[in-house]
This record gives sequence, structure tokens and C-alpha cells, in this order.
Amino acid sequence: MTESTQSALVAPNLAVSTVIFTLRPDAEGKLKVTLPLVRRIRAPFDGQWALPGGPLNITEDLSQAASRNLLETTGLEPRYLEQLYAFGSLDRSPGSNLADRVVSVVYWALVGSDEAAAAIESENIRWFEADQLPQLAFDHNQIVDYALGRLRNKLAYARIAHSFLAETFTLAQLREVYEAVLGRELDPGNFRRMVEGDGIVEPTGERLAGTRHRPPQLYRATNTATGETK
Amino acid sequence: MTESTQSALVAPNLAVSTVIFTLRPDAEGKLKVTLPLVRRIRAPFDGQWALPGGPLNITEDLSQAASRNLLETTGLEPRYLEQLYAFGSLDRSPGSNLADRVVSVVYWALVGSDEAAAAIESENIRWFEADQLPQLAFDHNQIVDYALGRLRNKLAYARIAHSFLAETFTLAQLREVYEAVLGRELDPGNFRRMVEGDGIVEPTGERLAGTRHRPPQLYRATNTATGETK
DNA sequence: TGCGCTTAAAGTCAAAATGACACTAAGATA
DNA sequence: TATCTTAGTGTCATTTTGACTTTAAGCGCA
Repeated sequence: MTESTQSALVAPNLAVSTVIFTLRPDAEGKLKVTLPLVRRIRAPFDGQWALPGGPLNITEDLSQAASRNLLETTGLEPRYLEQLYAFGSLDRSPGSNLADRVVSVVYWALVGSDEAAAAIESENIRWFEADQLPQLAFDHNQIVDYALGRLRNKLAYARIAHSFLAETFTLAQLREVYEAVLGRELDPGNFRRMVEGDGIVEPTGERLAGTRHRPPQLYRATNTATGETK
Repeated sequence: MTESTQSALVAPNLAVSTVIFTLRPDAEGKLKVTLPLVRRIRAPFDGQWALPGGPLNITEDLSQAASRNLLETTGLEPRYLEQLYAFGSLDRSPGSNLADRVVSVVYWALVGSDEAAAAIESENIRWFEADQLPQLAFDHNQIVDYALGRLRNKLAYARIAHSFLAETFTLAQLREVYEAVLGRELDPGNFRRMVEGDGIVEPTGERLAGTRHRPPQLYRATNTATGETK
């Protein structure tokens, strides 16, 4: 009864998809949460945009499959990767045959903004602002919303914000990340107090020169294992 | 590439398991987090205890499968049910053939203590205290630990504690739930302030008689949709 | 050279939340 | 009636949080 196998003819198919977040400046230079989507080239939802993903290979872990899809779609490596949820409702693909039923284990990933700026983009792979998505295939709009909630929530207590940034960064840059993800401005002084109190960053000793104001300290993320929680 | 099907011969099998929590008094009458396990009657791990579960039926949702397993194992309905995680490492079942690979979508559930007291128990279904588990089959010890962490964490911000209790209850009973799950004593006064401030309960107007002290107010949980988050 | 602009970085203050603890209320028991 | 036990209220100091002020240190420009 437990963990036993069953006839493959009646087993649901297993796929892995990934919600890949990065930050990109919009027209006014403000950072926006952005993610890549792929255009479907077959039914159902032919021509519509969908999350990158595909079947789970029998020889790879779930997170490996997510990383692989990420690499295939964007050419990038994830800076952070975590399982989001397994979606398996019967009505995920309206009108389709039961035999085509797919259970999707969805991951969410963060990639660096600088790397993402050089990512793959093509006719069938395009990056969208998270709050301006078109109607997506399957239940993928709901999945993205759920992933966004998790990202915002996790930002508050986990050390993941630096995943969008380079090795070293200023507190203002880190604050920009929080502001973009949370969608509201934060008090610079209080942000500094929070960040220093939590010990999530440490000063490098270097300062960033070339600004037209007082040169800010450069920080790096304190060494904490990052990546999948489980 | 997205959501497509693949040859069933190389597809991993999909199972659903459930970590079912309830509270039971131990020898000294202290409430303890308790869960049912089933004894395996086939290889691998023949004779060892494991989480209740089984293959996902092609006609049922993931949460339905979890509920069904819960019912089959314990004869009970869940008071709370939420997806925990999808476990799919390649090495979950050491030494087994790739073709037998199983990805388990694990749920965690809460059942009422009073109902659980009358639950099914047999030679091959036994309830164990969560902090005194034997060595379980597969990676099920890790899964239970993970579920316990989620339970403790969720208790702090979600209205789930009453799922262990009857329709009405005293604040002392609710506090006992928190203490059993968190594993530490809580200040009665501060607990009352927290609970009343969060508005998670409302007084029924009734009092519990028959105690050998001042009769406490009976409360009920305020009406909030409970169950799966997603 | 020095003035104004901008952001860095430190500091202030009141309000809110938290933890420890004291005190009164109201039943049962003897 | 006195005592025991838990219910329920209240107090106080500490910590956390949000809003805001002040000083530091660069740059651009007159």
C-alpha cells in the first residue's frame, strides 16, 4: 500500500516547471520583478505563454530538473532554488483526456539581475514583468501569483535578496531589491538598522566610488548556505 | 516541452503520503504530538514502520488522495490538511531499481484528539509519539521532522490549533495545544492577551462547569476558512 | 575655493509588541 | 469558613518598530 508502484497506463504524468524571478529596470529605471515565459507550440493552449518546464527525467532529482529547465530556457544558473508546490488538480487542463493528466512539481528560482540582462530571449522565450502578465496557459497565472507571495514572504525572514545582486553591493542596492519585491518604499535608516541587526551582510571594507555623493560602503552577504530548504 | 507527456516506461511513479498529527496524553497525562504509522508488508523495508500512503489514483486530486489514505488508515476525517512537500530524490529507496522510483507528494493533516482516541489501531497500524519514533522506512523520519517544523511554525501565525480540539474549548485547553506542539510552557496571561488580540477565538457565553476551581469561559474558533492554503 | 546638491550613516523619540510577574475572582474541597 | 486551584485582569520594564532629524562626505558648478 505504501510507496508501491502501479500500472503505468493509469498513472498521472509528472512534470517540473519553474518560476524564474529576476529584477529588471523598467522604462523609468525602476526595478521590477520579471520572469521568462515560453510560448507553447502545441495543443492545449497552443500559442499561449507558459512557465518553462517539462517532464521529469527518470534519472534526475526534482531540483535538477528545475535547474535544467532554467538553463535550457535562459542559459542561466539559479542563485536560489526552492520547491514551491505540487499542482495536481484534475481540472488543470480543461477538456483534456484523463490519460493526459499532468501533476506539476513547481520550483521557484532567483537569478542575478546582471546575468539575466544577458539571458536568452527569442520569438518563443520572452521576459515579462510579473504584474503585467498576459493570460497564461493552464493554471500558470495562479502559480505565478502563489510564487510571488512566497517570494515576498520569504524575503522578510530569509537571506535571499542578495541573490539578485552581484558579489558586493551597497545597502541602497539591497534596499532597492526589497522595494521592488515588496512594491513599497522603505526607510533607509530603518532598513540599515534591520539589515545590520540581523547580520545578513558584512562590510567588505571597500567603498563604491564614482557616485555624485558620499561614497557608500560595499557589503557582501554573510556566509549562509543558500538554496533548497529541504 | 511544457506539460507534455512522456513514455510511461521511464516515468517515475507518483505516490501520496500523509503525516497525520493528533495530540494524545502520555502516561503522565501530558499531551504529546502523536501520529499513526503503518507496518510495511513487502520489500523494501519489509516489516518497518512507514507513513500511510499509496499511489495517486488517476481520477483523484492530490488532496483527495491524502484524505482517502487518512480515512483508510485511521477511519478519520482531517480537520486540517495541507500539502507539505514533494520528495523525489533518486536515493530515497536505496538499492532499488530506477524503474521503481517513486516521487511522493506528502501532505500533513490534523485530526481531533477526541476522534483520534477512537481511531483504528491494529497489528499493522500503530500510533507513535512524534519525538519517540523508531527508524522508519525510506526517508520518512526526515519527512516527519520536516512536517513537525511546519506544524510548529504554522501554529504561530495560522488558526489551526483548534483543529485538535472539539467545537468549544477553554483557553487553557487551547494553551495546552500550543504547549504540546511547541514543547514549552506559555504564560497564561500573555497567551490570553495574544489569542484575544488576534481575534482567533470568540466566547460562546457558556462556561465549563465541574472543574474544581473558577469555571472558565468556553470559546469557539472564529469563522475562518481552514484547510489547504492553495 | 566654496556653496549647494545628493545620498550615507548615525541618532532620536514615541508607539506598539513582548515577556515576566502580581493581584483579584470564583468555583470546589475539607 | 479557610484553603486550594485555576480564571481572568492589570502592571511594568524591555524590545521592536516606524517616522523623523542630524551630521558626514562625496560631486558639480559658480
